[in-house]
Amino acid sequence: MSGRDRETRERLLRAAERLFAERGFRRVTVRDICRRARANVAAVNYHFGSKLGLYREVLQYASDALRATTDEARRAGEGCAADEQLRRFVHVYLRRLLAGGANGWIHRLINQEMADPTPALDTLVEQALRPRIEYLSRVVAALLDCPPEDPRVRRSVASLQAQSVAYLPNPLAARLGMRATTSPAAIDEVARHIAEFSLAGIRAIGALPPRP
Amino acid sequence: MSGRDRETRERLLRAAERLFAERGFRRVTVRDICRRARANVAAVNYHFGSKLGLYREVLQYASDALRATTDEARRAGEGCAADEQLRRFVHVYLRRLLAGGANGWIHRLINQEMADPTPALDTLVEQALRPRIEYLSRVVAALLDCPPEDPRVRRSVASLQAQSVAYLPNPLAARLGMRATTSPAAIDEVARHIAEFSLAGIRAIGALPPRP
DNA sequence: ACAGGCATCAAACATCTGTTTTATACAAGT
DNA sequence: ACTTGTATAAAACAGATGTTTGATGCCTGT
Repeated sequence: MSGRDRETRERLLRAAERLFAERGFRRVTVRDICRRARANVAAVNYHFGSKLGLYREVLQYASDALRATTDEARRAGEGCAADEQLRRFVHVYLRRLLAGGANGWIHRLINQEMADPTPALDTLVEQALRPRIEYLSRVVAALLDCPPEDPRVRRSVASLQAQSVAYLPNPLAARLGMRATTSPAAIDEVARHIAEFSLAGIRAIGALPPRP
Repeated sequence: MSGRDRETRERLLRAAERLFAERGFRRVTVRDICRRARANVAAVNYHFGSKLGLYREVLQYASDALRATTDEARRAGEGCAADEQLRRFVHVYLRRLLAGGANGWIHRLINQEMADPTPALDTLVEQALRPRIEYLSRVVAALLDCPPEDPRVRRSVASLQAQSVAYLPNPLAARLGMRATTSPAAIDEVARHIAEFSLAGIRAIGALPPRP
């Protein structure tokens, strides 16, 4: 295997990461990727078998990164009380979610896959999403002092997750005149909002009478 | 104009509503619509000029319905305190959002348009989404006792909106083993969760020191 | 030096999709 | 009865898109 082949293979991966993260699997064409990677149209099929093969490889990388994010967030909260664990989880997650740097594409890609799934969703769910949700459920269950299977836990985790992804730049927010959250200071503020908002929410849910 | 033409026009609209709401504009083909409506492939272009023309007509109807939902929610809270206004807003919205009846497609369609916009997004934003957000902002601003332009208001409204749409049936939730929220009792419970969770969150945000 | 394997490329292919065309059938008005 | 306008139908068209093909050139091992 020569050096040149690896090169265009890498170029294809770099181009695919950005494009898939921006527009999702369906709205990116093989020709888009090859144009950006300065490669021939046949290159994708040669190196990855198919467009989906290339996508799977890119998504696998992102899935591993999401797992790493979860693990980092978990470590950041080790030994803390549950409310502090939640704060740090949100903080770590949002910093990675909204970061514009070299790894900024990773969580955008995962969000695209969740919004408009491909056959590759299942492995993503099992490898990265489910562990993440299970950890979050344990933290919330500790706050509510109830088993993780309690419907109030499920709903609170849903509230948490939904709030986080709402801050990804999207056309609707742009149309409503909101500017993207990218600076570290703004990200910290949003993380604080979500954490404190949700902590208070969870406590209120825990104090609620079971059924009015 | 004979009676028969109006008939297939209506059939096309009925078919388009369901399909667009299920899969969004891009993932529905003209042939899908015509097959379901038992009409010829050329029927869409004949009656509506183009696929986008048909979509615009369907979306306009949905946009009007969303406005009506906002107005109903507003009326439901008239004369109440701000926290009760928020509770009723969430309740009315979720009942319409998750209702499986003949109008169940409406809010699903709007969600599709927000997730994957078409050229028709702008009118939807101006006619239905902006009034809705402005009302919600006023309610939240009253709770926080601050002007509606305060960033804490914007973020709280985002939290509220994000939580609500999270309960639409989606492939990810299905993959995670959550069953859809469709029964009136379950909808009421979710609405209560979102309202109480968010009210506590908003109060906590209001009590927070401006910058730590 | 040469033969084999491999990456690259231009072109073509097959399919899908929105749209247009052309012809036909039917209803209404004169 | 004849003309006219309109809805429907089958077919074709044009462009996009994922994939395949066959040729070409380059590197490597012998």
